[in-house]
Amino acid sequence: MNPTGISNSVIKRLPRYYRFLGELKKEGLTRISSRELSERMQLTASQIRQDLNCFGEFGQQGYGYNIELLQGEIAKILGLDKPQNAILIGVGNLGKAIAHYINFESKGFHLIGMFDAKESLVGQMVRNVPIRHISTLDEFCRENMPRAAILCVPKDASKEICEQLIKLGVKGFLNFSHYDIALDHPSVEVENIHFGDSLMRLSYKLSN
Amino acid sequence: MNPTGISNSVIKRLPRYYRFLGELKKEGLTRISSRELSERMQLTASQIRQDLNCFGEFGQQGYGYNIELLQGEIAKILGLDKPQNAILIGVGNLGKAIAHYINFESKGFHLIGMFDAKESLVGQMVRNVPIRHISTLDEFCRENMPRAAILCVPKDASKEICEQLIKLGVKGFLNFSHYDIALDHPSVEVENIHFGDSLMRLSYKLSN
DNA sequence: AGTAATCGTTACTACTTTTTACGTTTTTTA
DNA sequence: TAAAAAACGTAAAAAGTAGTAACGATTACT
Repeated sequence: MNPTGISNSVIKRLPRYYRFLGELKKEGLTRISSRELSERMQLTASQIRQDLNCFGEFGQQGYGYNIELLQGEIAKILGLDKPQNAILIGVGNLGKAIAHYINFESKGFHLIGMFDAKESLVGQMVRNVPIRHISTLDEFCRENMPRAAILCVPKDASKEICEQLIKLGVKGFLNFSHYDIALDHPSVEVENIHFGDSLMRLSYKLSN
Repeated sequence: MNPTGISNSVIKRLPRYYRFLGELKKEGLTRISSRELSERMQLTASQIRQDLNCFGEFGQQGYGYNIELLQGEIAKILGLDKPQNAILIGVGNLGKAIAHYINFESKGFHLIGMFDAKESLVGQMVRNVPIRHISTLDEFCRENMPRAAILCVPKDASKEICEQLIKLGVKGFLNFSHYDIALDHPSVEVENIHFGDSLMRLSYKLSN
């Protein structure tokens, strides 16, 4: 159980619920029972009911859940209805791909700036967001107060930049670097994505 | 506990041990005790000893662990010493960035081919690996027998391609799509990376 | 030779997650 | 309209997992 009183396993499942409900909506359905949803998602019906019950009463006895309404509630729970400003640090191959590939708007964030140390990148636009020089980070943050940062810089640079960002008020990181932000800064929210570790685990599973 | 008898929490920690040992080596150290390592990694010494003990006896009483040797053993456990052939499907922004960004060789894989449906990409080289047309996938796989696939295609396409690949002998996936491979194909090994879900969870944490 | 350090391993404790079960409400059907 | 079926919300039980502590055995150091 984490500070909010909701267990991490529940939180992990939330985006998946959100996605599945989106698909049901696309199929033109309007209502679904926990049992039907459980069959589609390969979970138990009671787990779904219990998960949702952490946040409120969104269903109706004898009827089930209204899909549109439930998805909206989950969107609210996830905070998708109130996008927060985010910046991306490190516009190399990965950073650029992330910026191109991910639709931040539909996932609770609004990308307002990208930063890199490489002069030649400065001024380029990615999805209408300009790349700025890392030396302008302080000024930019004081003016725009980004709440989250997507960290796509090499490990050596991450610790320093990370601390700078935290001082500037950044509260959350999507961390692609191998620097352990959460250990050094327990008050900050972090989601790690480590391709390398995932690959090694896959290698392990394929070797045993 | 999974089929191999080793708990997932242990497996999750292995790549991190591997990385930390690499750093210690870089620092010029040759030996370390579980207590010292535990301080660096912010775990308990007994957890480290217990984790390693799942795979063998790599330390020595009164001495500790030889860093080089231990890292080598973990590399073996992870299968990094025997790289497996892998292909990458979907060379859009993300796929291309992954190919550029990730050093597959040091993570247990050898990237032998990339595939896309877009004719204009065919023939391009990324890190000395050519992009081929998706229509040549069958032939290529029968000749080269890739063991793993990195799936960077949109959700709609993933189910079909995935089933094709499994028929062709692919045993493991690094899955960036939202298709639930593991549910439909329990015998296949999957590591999921869902940026969108990670972002939504970050949004949740920042909103509560 | 004695003391300190440190591993391997077992047993324990605590925690987390999931499932079951049931009362209540709503919908459907006869 | 009344009874039966469907389905939720929720509390309590069960199952499963993970982490910690403790200790004998071995090695290194003084």
